[in-house]
Amino acid sequence: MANKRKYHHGNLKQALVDAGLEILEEAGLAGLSLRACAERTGVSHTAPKNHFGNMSGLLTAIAARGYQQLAQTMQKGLDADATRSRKSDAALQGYVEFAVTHPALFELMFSRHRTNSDDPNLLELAGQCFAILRDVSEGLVWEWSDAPDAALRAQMMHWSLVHGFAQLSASGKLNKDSMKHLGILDIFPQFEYRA
Amino acid sequence: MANKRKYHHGNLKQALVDAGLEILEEAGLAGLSLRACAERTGVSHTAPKNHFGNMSGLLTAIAARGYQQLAQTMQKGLDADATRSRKSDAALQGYVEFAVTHPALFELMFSRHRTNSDDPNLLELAGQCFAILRDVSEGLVWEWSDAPDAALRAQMMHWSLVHGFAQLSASGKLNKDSMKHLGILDIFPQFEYRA
DNA sequence: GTCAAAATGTTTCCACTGTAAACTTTATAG
DNA sequence: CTATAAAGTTTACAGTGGAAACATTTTGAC
Repeated sequence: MANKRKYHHGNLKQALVDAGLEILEEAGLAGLSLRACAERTGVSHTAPKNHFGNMSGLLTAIAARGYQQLAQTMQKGLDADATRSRKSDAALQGYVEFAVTHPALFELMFSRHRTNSDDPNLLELAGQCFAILRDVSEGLVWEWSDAPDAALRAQMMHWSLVHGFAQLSASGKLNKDSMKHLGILDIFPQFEYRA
Repeated sequence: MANKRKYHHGNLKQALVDAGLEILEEAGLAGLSLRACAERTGVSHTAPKNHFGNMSGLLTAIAARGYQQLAQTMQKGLDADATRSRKSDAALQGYVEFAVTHPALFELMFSRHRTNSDDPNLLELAGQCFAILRDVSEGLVWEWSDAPDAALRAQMMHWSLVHGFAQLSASGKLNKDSMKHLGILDIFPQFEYRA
């Protein structure tokens, strides 16, 4: 029902997102254009409008797939090393690894003006990523263990630290020599866990 | 020597950067174009080429001015509250405040592909910002006080945490309810200081 | 089955963008 | 005073996203 190859593509929507992800890897954000996605899919440059409305819609769908992949990267690490003493380590490493491996996609995902940042699907998938980080930081305490919102504070610190390290790494702002032997796990604070 | 207003502008280079900063505040990164900067400055759209070469050159100059302003914001807080017990607090607040107040400029500053990220002037001014963060974190210790690179680890954590919080705040990813009553100082870890 | 209607793609056109080339005007150095 | 460099303009061009009118296919109601 999908491979007639005549007039209708079959599942153009998914194919366009795939093309966008490929272009992002090959040419970065600068090379990602609506027309390039359409051409790579073998379709006219106005065809995407039927599925995504406009460029922002397409970029939003690409970013959403990015969050999907980010969640998978983190989850895969968690599954592969479920007995790790600090559960968060696998998720942290996955987060940073994703940012460094796919810098253009990572930038798009956290770019406010390019995407429809209130898109329900985007919010849902992004929420799943942050839920993973929230889960692995559950039970994390800090010196404000008895302060109100202690858990929320720990989660925000958790996320801010890993996201900052990931973005600085991906944008090349961190000293190369430092990067060589210091990773996120080397600077991540030794939280205490509740029993 | 600058206000003849005939053929030569006088100091077009600075005026174009000023225009770019204004557009960034009013219309965001999407509205920032070479032609818009030129028009606002009252000059033909190819005039910038003489001073910046191409679009990347102009964006690089704008980003550089952004780092200048970021350093000023942090330094101003430090000067205004020199007796603060934790020197770093003023710098941290300045960093986050800058990101939230100028989200478009902040995104441009940390965007790798838009600017000439190896421009000497850009590197110099960016370095001054990170030097401020490095200075206020001097003497910061952590539980790996006796580990090698202890100071470097503390600095990287310091910077990653504040940058992550700033970027997540600016890109609207942090829960609005959380933002209402929790700021960077609420989640910033209580480092110990050496005597 | 038939056929109107909706979905999906195409063609054509337009305004806008950055860049290059040739040209004009002003400032400056010798 | 004048050759030359610096600073701006005009013109042209390829690429971008979007709108409108059109063509083709699928689907749903009868």
